[in-house]
Parts: sequence; C-alpha cells; structure tokens
Amino acid sequence: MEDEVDRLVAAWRRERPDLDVEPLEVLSRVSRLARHLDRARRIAFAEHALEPWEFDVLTSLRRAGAPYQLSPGQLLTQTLVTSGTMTNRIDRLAKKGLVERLPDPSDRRGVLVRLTGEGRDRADQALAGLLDQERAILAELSRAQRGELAALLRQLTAPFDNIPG
Amino acid sequence: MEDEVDRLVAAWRRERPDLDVEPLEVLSRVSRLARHLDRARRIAFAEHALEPWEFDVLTSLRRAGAPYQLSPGQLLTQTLVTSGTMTNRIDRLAKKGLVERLPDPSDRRGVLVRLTGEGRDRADQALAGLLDQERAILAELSRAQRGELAALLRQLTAPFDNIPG
DNA sequence: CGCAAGTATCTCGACGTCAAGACACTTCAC
DNA sequence: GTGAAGTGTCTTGACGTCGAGATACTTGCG
Repeated sequence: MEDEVDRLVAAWRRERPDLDVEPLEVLSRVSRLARHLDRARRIAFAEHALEPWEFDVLTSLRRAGAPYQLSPGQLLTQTLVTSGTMTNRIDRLAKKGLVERLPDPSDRRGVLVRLTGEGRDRADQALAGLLDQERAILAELSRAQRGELAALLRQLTAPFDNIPG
Repeated sequence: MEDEVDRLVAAWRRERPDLDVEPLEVLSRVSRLARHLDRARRIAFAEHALEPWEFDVLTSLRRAGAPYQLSPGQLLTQTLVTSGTMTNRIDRLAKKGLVERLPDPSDRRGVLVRLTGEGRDRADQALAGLLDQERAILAELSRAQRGELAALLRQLTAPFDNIPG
C-alpha cells in the first residue's frame, strides 16, 4: 500500500531529479508517524482525563519504582523537554494532586518530585489504555516484523541516547 | 547497542510484570527518534535562517511543481497542522516575502498560496542541507536495512494516510 | 578556609499551536 | 431558482513550550 511519503518522494524525484532523496523514505516516515501517534495518544488519554505531557511525567516517576520519586533533572532527560517546561509541568501536576515536591535531603539546591497514590493509579490506568491502542496500530505487522523494526530503530536512536545530544 | 527505550522497557517489566509492553519497543522509539530529528533539523535549518515550520510549507509548495501554488487546504493535509495554524504560517511567510496569497479564480471562497522566487531558492537550499544531515544519521544502516526499515514503516503509516485520520 | 566555577532549579517574556466557531461562498436536491 | 447543507478559510483566546537569565547551593582548587 502506498503512503503519503511515497507521494512526497515521487514529487521530489520529478521536481529535483538531481538530488538523492532516499533518506526521506525513512526519516519522513518516522516524523509523520510520530505526528499521527501524538494525535492518537491524545485521544486515548482523554478517556483517563490525562494530557500526553501529564502521562509522560507520571509514567517516568512510576517506572522509577517505589518510592516513585525523581529529581526534575532526571525527568528532563527522560522526557526531552527543557527545564522551564518541566517546572511548569510539575507545578500543574502538583496542583492537581498527582505529584508532590519534596526537598532533596542530600542536596539543598535540589528537589524531589514524588508520585501521589492517585498519580500512581492514573498512570497505571492510562498505560494499560495506551498499550491496547498501540497493539491495534501494530497489528499491521507480524511479531517477527515488529522485532525487526524495533532493532532497526534502535540503531538509529542509540547514538542520540548515548552520545549526549 | 542499548538505547533509552531498552531501559524504559526493562523498567516497565520490573514494575509491571503483568503487562505486555512489547508495543513500546517500536512506537516509543518512533516518538523519541522523531523528537531527536526535530532538534537536529532545527539546527540544520538555522544555517539557512529557516524554521522547521517554514521549511514544511515552502517545500510543500516547491514539490507541487510550477507554478508552485496550492490552496491552504492542500497545505493542511501535507503538513498535518490545523487551519488556524496554517493561516498564521502563511501570514508570516507572506510578510517575509517567501510566499504570496492570490485569489482562487475558480472558487471565490478559496485562496492560492504561491511561492516567490526567493521562497523557491530558500526551499531548495534548505532541502539539500537537510538531506546531507539525514544521510549522516542513516549511515548507521546499510542500504538494504534502510530499504527494509522504510518498508516496515510504510505499513504503519499507510492506514493513517489512506483512511482519513 | 575562601573563592571561582559548576550545578540544579525556577522565572519570565515571546512564540507557535490548537480547538471552536464565524463567515463567505458553493453545491445539490427539490 | 431557492433553501439547506457542505466546504474553505480566517479569527480568537487559551495553552504549553522554549531560551535566556536569575538564584541558591555545592564542589574543588589553592
């Protein structure tokens, strides 16, 4: 089946036959698919009255394991946002009672963000919903294909994740 | 090589051994890679004094071929933004002299957006720069692997692109 | 010990996006 | 032709993000 990137690449080959546009076959698909996923997630989370950004923060804390707390700096690296954004997110989540700020006992510059009981429940529920939705999207592929795809993507993400950038 | 998603998945398996988190192996990588690509593109385009959103609009028009004009509605479907956003983008690009608005001769509700000569040159230059950067990112993979990856991604994007979403 | 450099977080203003609705024009059925 | 539904674009207000700088504390060197 043809997709929008096939059309996009064909158009470039017509308009700019002098250029090698093969990279777009992969990376434009990644960007566009991410865009579609963002939209789908927004809808899935709405059932749990959560925004995607709230999910990102809550699940980062949830994954940390008991006592479900991380510093704002650790949250930054997990969510790929800037520090100003994270401050704002923590403020809003705290106001909703899903997280709380505690002073870091070992560094008085620092703060720890801890998930509340309600925050934990909401994260768990939303995660289950998200996984259901993602399984439906991935039903296009066989188990083996999903494994291949994951491995190929890992090769591209690893440099970004390991060399700081 | 391990990436951030490997760590993320391992954390979920520890915290929620009851859930099947396999979908994250693919889709979390797509989202995170897209995020990294956004950042890299922003830097690449800065050399040409263009923002990513400007590039998106200008190249959509460029790909359309002479006379390089599309309606705002056609631009919406190509760029995956809302109509209010597109109006705003066209306003700003017009103010910079990179596009111009013309009345649509065949539908008086409509408008056509046309690339100016300078807009076309800027789009062409930025595209070449982007492709160089993307080639560097994709050097992690063999030509055959890139082909495989593109084909697998196409299977996931096609439903979004063909069934209206 | 004392000071400079480094680090963690927060503050602030500018900006881009979105969603919903308004408006103008077109199309289609009767 | 006329009215209703449909379509294409723009307007508006709220919101989230970013980047740069400020602040408070810590670390390491002399």
